[in-house]
Amino acid sequence: MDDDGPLGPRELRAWLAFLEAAHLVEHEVQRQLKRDGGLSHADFEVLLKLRTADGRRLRMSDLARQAMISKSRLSYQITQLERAGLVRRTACDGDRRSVWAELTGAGAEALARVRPGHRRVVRDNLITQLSPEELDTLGDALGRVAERLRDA
Amino acid sequence: MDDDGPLGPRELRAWLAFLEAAHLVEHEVQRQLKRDGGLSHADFEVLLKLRTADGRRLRMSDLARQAMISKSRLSYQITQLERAGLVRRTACDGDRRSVWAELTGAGAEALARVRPGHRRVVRDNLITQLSPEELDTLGDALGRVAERLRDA
DNA sequence: AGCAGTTAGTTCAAATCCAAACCAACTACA
DNA sequence: TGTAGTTGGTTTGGATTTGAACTAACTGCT
Repeated sequence: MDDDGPLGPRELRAWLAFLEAAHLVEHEVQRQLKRDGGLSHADFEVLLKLRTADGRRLRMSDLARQAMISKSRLSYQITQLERAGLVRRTACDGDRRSVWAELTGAGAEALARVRPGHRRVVRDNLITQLSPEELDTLGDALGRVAERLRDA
Repeated sequence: MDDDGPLGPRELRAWLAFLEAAHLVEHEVQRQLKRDGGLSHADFEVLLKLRTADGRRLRMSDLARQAMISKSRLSYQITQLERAGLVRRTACDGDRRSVWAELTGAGAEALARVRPGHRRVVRDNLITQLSPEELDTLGDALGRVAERLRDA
């Protein structure tokens, strides 16, 4: 199975399904977040990470790592979110290079406003389409795939 | 299972794994295509669709639909690919609004050059990480997810 | 023929994204 | 100290993406 030829039919089917599902689900998620709160998916992930972080704040580079986005992109994002009042930059004493990105009250509200719809999109388009067994298999299998790439 | 509250732990696990795996695999795919052939993933998909199309050509709007990209984006893409000599625009007699996007020889070559590496990325990062059962389950489950969204 | 409504594709301005260059602050170590 | 190397973040310029406006061509109907 580690040959170099084209993918077999089962392999191809799985790959195409994965690719297409990822694409289409992502599209739905984006649409809902934009519609209900004017947020990009990246914005949403950033706010989410901050909300569950200790003190509702993270240093820029940790945030970038967790949200899987580049430093320069995060810098831009945070500027936009700051402009919208959803996030605040704070100096980090102890390391004057570092900057805290901190969730504001308005940021938490924006998140709360958007979240029910977000859950609904995830549930309607993914979760409820899968049997409980499939759900677990998906979690196992893709969890491994993600973990391996994350650590690399 | 169709309630409105937060996702359960199994559901959350599956969703996060799906999201992260999609993100990371996409990243690897992009990296390889860029490195080996200077192509974006969207470029690659476009060339691929054309290669298997009848007469190695498709009308712009059909191509956009199949490759899951917007009309304006495709228009830009094709201009770039045309500039690189990989694709050619041709008038479509029978409907003077329509335009054929047609794969050139150079386009087919570019595709051939990039493809082994692409297969390798897909295999190494996804296929070989899954058991045969998981592979089929993934194909079934995500195939349904994709089909449903595609038809909507 | 003439007109309203669609459809195919492009173009435009504004928003976003990326990679590389950059600056400042830290660390290690001679 | 001092100085080389690393790390955290921003900036910059160019490429890409988006959505809305636009043009041209087709269709159906009267």
